[in-house]
Amino acid sequence: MKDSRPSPTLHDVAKQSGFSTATVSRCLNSPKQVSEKTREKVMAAIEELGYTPNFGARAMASQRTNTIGAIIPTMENAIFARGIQAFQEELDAHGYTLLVASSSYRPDLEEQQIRSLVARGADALLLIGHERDPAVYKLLEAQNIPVLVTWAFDRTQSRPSIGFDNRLAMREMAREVLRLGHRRLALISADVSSNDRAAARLEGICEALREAGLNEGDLAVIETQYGIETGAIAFETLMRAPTQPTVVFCGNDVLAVGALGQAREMGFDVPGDVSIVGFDDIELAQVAYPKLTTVHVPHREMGRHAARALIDAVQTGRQIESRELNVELRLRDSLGPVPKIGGN
Amino acid sequence: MKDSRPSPTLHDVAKQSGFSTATVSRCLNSPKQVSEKTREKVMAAIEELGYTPNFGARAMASQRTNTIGAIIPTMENAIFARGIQAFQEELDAHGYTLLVASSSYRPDLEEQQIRSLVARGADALLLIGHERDPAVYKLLEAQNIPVLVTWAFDRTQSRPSIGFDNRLAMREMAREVLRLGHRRLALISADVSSNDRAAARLEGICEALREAGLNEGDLAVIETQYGIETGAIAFETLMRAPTQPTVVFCGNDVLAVGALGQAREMGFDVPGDVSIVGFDDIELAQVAYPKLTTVHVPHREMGRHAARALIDAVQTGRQIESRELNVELRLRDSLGPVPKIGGN
DNA sequence: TGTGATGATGTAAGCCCTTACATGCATCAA
DNA sequence: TTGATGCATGTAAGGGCTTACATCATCACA
Repeated sequence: MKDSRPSPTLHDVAKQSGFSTATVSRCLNSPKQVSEKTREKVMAAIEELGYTPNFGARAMASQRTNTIGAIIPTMENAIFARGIQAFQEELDAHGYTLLVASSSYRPDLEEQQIRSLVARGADALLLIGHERDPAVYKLLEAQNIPVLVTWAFDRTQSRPSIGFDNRLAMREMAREVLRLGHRRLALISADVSSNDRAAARLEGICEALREAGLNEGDLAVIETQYGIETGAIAFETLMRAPTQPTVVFCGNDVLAVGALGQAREMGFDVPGDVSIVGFDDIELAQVAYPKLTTVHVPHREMGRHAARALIDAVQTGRQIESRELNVELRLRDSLGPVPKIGGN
Repeated sequence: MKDSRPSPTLHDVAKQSGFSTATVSRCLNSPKQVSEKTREKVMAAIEELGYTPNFGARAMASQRTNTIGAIIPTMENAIFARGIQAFQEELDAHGYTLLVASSSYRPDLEEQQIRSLVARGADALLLIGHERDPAVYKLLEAQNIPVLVTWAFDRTQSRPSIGFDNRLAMREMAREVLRLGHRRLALISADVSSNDRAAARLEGICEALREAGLNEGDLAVIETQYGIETGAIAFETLMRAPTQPTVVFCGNDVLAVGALGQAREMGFDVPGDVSIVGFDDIELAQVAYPKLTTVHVPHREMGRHAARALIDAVQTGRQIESRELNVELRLRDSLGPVPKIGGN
């Protein structure tokens, strides 16, 4: 019901200061066009009334918002935090504002968020991963909104993306693991059907397996949500299975840290009894005990590039150029050679 | 430059479907008022054109946004993540949308974000901690926007808040620490002058110290930013000082995990050589090694209550009632009795 | 057949801004 | 003195939507 002494408008400021709304508007948007005296008076009036311009009206009148939207799967863990932070900083530096929404890894929610951001006038959008309903892309195209996919790079996709090749990255890790003699592998992954990055990582492992002449069936896979707790549970399941793996790949570092904790809980030595590897190299990976072997992703760099690309697209109207970022294995302590005496 | 085939408007949908804009609008906002046949045609037109209502225009015309804003200090660590997530879920359930911004712990940025959210039409605002320029509160009041402070509860403040008493919580922890015989204490904290929660926690320790007849000077304090890495650095500084502490309080769990990692790095046994305690009890605390003794904060509960309170305020126009939440010590493994043989 | 109620739809005002264009005024060169 | 110039300011249109009010067709009932 909100009784609303309504908030002051441009009009109020104009009356209060004795100028026209145009002049007041100019004070805010192009101060150089206004004489200093006038500006002072207007500013005083603004201050006094506690005036804040109405974003919607402004957007409507000027046809731009200087706002860029991003939809990330979750804010609950650190996976996206650093990249988004860098993204935001870069946007800020160029006078743009970031609007974030999180989709909880649910495509339907994501679509809703996309619509919402578009409705709010986002000049451009940052999305995670390629996979989504084509209708969404069509909508965005119809609205002429530049879109950039990140956290993934896939040369088979035509859409612009800035990121890394999840498949190749994980394949490299898998090769290293196989080189160390591991043959009983397991993976704790996000739901592969709704997460193209997870699917690509799985595929990377399978490829390495095939290269080594091994059977894909040798890879035990558990799909679960991302979380420390869920990582722990999945790890326990894996280790209680009749055939224990000697190495557990984790879809990301958060899962890996959960697995690590559970290993300790169950009395397994890592990497003595079982190796655990992660993906992302978030801060956590280095303070985990033992330090986590993982795939380093240049989050901040990705965020920065993404911001620049999107701003450029908004300002010039040109197509965004895709860009692949390099990823590196960080061999730390949680991965070791295959244990001499198999469990089970 | 954005060449812009402009996005379809209500008007376009009206033309396409052969009805008036009013009818189309009604289809969207109160479908019951429209005959089924009409609705179907209109919906088809909407689908075909890929129409999405313009949020700004809608907000302007209807004078409400069903949007609630929140400004948190950072998204980079998990401290606020869980509470905000719960906040968001509860808002969603009531048909409200959350707009989040992060201030990087900088008051000037926070003020800017507040203005931005207000301009975007936020019906209400969630803020962290009481302390900020009175002018900000005045502005919000002038705009008639309900504000709720969280992550803090301070009965000396008149403003509504839902949270816990940071001072009492930390005092309790400090009492426990003192009970265990520790006398050389240290604290790794956020900047006390710009963070009222941090200040309150420090004050809590000091109070316990005084109760025990000890000197406040016995507490070594390092102020730093929140981060795993910064926690590690601060811990190292502390342990390299001429007088080593036997226990290190950390302003939050993130700092504590950093300290824990650094302790391991430096070869200290925790809690054999030195104890470390945190604050917040984020997921991380339980997988850290050793498990972190910390103060448990009911993040999700706080988020939920905050959402309900704010929605209620928006809908009824009534004042929000403050509410204090309980906090508990979680005694785990990282805190032990004072070591027999003091260092140095 | 006329009357009134009911329900579906249309008309148009107004929400708050920006900006193209118009106006007014001081200044300055000729 | 006059006309041209340039700066400061004002006027008013229009951007996309909601909604109070007006209109109109239909139908039940007397």
